[in-house]
Amino acid sequence: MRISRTEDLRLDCQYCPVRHRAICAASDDTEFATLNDIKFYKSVPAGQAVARRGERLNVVASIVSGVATLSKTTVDGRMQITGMLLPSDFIGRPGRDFCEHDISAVTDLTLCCFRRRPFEDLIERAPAIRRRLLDIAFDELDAARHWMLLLGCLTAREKIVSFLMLVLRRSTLPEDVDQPVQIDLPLSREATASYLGLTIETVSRQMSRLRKEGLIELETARRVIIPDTSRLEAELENAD
Amino acid sequence: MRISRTEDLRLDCQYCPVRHRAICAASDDTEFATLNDIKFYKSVPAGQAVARRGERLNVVASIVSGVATLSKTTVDGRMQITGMLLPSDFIGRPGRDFCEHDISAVTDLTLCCFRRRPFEDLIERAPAIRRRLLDIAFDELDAARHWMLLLGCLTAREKIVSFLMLVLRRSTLPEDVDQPVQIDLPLSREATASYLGLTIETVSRQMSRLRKEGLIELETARRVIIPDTSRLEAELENAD
DNA sequence: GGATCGTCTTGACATGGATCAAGGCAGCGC
DNA sequence: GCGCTGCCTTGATCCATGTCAAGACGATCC
Repeated sequence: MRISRTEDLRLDCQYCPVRHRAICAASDDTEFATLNDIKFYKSVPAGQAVARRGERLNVVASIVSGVATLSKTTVDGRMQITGMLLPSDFIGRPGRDFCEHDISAVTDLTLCCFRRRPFEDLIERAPAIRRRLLDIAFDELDAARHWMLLLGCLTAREKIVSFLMLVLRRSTLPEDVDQPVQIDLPLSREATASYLGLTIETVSRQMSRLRKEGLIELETARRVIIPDTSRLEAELENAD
Repeated sequence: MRISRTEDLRLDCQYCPVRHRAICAASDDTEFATLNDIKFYKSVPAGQAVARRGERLNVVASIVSGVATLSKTTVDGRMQITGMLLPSDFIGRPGRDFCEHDISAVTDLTLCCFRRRPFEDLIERAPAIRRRLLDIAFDELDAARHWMLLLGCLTAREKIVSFLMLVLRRSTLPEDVDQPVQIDLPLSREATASYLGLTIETVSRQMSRLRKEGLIELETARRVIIPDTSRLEAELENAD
């Protein structure tokens, strides 16, 4: 990741949209002030790599806005997306100076970055940040293992429904639970396929099938309306 | 996990076989003495559950000897093993009082346990243990994501070879690299299948096929001889 | 409007791995 | 030894999903 401080919009953390969910969430005033002080923003345009596997990575960051993916690729080109990163998610690993994954910006991305060394020093002194980091790591671990269940055991249909429910959960939910909900899929069919361990054609077919069965409506390929959330969720009664 | 201190074999940590790899690995003398002081051992016989998903879990532990699995099961009985735990591996999650997985003893197990609360207090005061814990969490996360690549992209054959190589890496290796190596598979065919997202029959067939091709020999179903490690590894040239 | 390009959908067909079924083998108790 | 039990292997068949191919749709540019 080539971090330049060119765009030095030093937005105050106080107004940050991920203030209460990101690595800084549990910080007290002092820690928070320090973070505010050493952070810098970085924009990455859609489609561009944030970092590549094996590359040096001397920052850690929170996603402020946009969507990114973590992925691994075999030498003959098969790709697995191992994580979908949404606002408030954390990127990078303290204590490790190279990158284990390809990290790609799916949409335009705003990152809240910290140079790794100062951040590593900080977590020694800042118990709330440190605890939050440990919690994030274990949460990610649980999520990754849960995804292993999906990849290893679920049918294509169940995978698609799980994905829709995941996007639903992480969307800003409207007031009324029993109203039709509209969600925008953050990933293309290709990325979705890779995330779910399927092919693009299977994703497309299963989406069409859910549409024909009235479980979803497709306003466009990427915009899904779920007329009845509970009915869709019921599709997972055997899985999960 | 029902922890009783009945068997109070307070083996000194100094002689512990996982002393230099487990959570205690990087501790200085003071931290180490504290760990030694609050630890207690627990045996779990093969086949028994260490903890069940959703259950309260008020200890964390290191595996001293034996093999355990982490797994998740769908309501209709499909199971995915999400982790194979070998000596020095860590069990439990500080800051979380219930268990996210089924944890099962595959063989007789010796655990080095710490009650969770005192351990949580300790990591606030003991920087080396805390750093080691964070490192363990991130290592597990990398491993889990790597396994996602296996589950999502690899063929049955590649999965089996990956598994064999994994066991090989974690075995106590003999001196000479180019000699035939003998490994004992820690998991039954059934558990292996679940770990790899396959069926027991497919595992069996692929093992037989590797045998027929001379890549492995099967002394028994669970004891594998690898005549030429590099030739087996070459099977993964496209994967991984 | 028409051409172009990327993304998505759909259809026809192929196949890897699942499923179903039978039997082998090793350990153990009697 | 003999029968039982659990685990593993092998064969026959099936099917969910992959592969290959064609075309639809929508955005963008002229």
